[in-house]
Amino acid sequence: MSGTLDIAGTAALVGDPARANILGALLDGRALTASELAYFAHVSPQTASAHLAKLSEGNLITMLRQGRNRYYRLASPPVVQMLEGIMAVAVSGTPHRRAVSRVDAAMRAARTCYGHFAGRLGGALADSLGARGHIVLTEDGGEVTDSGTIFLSDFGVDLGAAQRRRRMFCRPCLDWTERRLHIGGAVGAALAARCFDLGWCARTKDSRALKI
Amino acid sequence: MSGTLDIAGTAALVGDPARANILGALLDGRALTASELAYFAHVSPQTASAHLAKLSEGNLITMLRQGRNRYYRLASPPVVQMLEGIMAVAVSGTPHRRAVSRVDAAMRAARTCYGHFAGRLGGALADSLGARGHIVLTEDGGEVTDSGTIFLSDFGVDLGAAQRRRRMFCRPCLDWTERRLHIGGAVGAALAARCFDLGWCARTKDSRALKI
DNA sequence: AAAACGCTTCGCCCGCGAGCGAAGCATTGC
DNA sequence: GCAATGCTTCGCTCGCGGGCGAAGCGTTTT
Repeated sequence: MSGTLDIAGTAALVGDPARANILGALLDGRALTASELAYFAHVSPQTASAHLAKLSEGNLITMLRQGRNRYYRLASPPVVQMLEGIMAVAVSGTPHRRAVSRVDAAMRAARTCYGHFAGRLGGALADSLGARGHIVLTEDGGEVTDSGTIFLSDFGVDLGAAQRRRRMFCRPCLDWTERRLHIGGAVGAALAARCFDLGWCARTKDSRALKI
Repeated sequence: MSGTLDIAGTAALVGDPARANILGALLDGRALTASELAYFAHVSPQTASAHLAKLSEGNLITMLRQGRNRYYRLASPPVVQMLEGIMAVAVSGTPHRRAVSRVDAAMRAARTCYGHFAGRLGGALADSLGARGHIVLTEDGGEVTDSGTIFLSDFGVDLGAAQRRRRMFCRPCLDWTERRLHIGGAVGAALAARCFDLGWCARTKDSRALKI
């Protein structure tokens, strides 16, 4: 009201368990559907819908329609910062000194995408595969081309399980720190898993090695 | 519970209007009494007491008894960061682009003490006056010595209005960015007002000029 | 066209928690 | 000693808001 900043209102949006779960699920930058978020929040779809409406109203998240689904994602970097700030305080509650920094660091690391590569590596990887025509990545969705399917299969990535539905198993993911898209969804996760199997882990320059 | 960080719980602590007012009042780093905070929050003392208990329980604020008063202050820098993060989001709600950064900057400036000098200037000022024996500033409270009263009066600071009660009108203030005490309370405010009247405003080195 | 699906809106119930009056402890002052 | 002050605890009321069932709307599929 009266242009005055509503601290309590904004905080209250995060102050509900269901909404906190939703925001936590979105914290890695991915866009998730209303149903997925309902699952994360452990509430019914209609309840989740109400929460999502409030979060949208409060400009914490944005929505984009795509087919009969509606994808939600965090609205802006400041929102991520805010959530991190809250988490930093929430985690430093009871534990004694030492544990604080450790967990805090772990949480910050977790902010980058959980199952798939992010940051510089993720960006370079996406650019590399995109340049070779193996994947097509846009703001609204991603797709694996036929050549990409072959390439990934040869590389040892198991695409079978998640490939039942052609769309949506490859999703673009905008990393807030890098401000660029990288590969998310099932493909990204499978790709990352394969890389871990090969023992490549999170080296800085491993994107180069992928070109083999 | 179970060591899991309780994002919703922490956010909910800030999500109540009364508690948000309390935290906002403490945001400049000062320590305020329960009654003062009740006034800020526009609630009765017993209601404020309940809120303060919850905020303490959540490790957002700390309390120190002093006489029959109890002073509350924000518990740690992360709490300040969190509140700033929330404010940054709360302020960027409706306004269009341009207004955001302006208001945001203003709020960050306001984080330092409202009525009196803070930051480098405040620290230097406090050190200077303390070295001359004009004030005595400790963690628990401040006091203006007789020589300080004379000095400030000569300087043109009006101490009459706020001097009815000897104690508490001079209060130390720990600035989070500087991590050092500076002059707060009525004396600090009056001093700052006098400096503004003289047109000295917020120059970096004005503490030197005060030695005249 | 009809059915399936995803999501939202409507209506209602119900429990949590903020709020205050009154009373209970501390500490300070005369 | 008694009174005053500052804050907390207790007991209670009550309104807000989260929760889900049922129904409605738009899109996709066959």
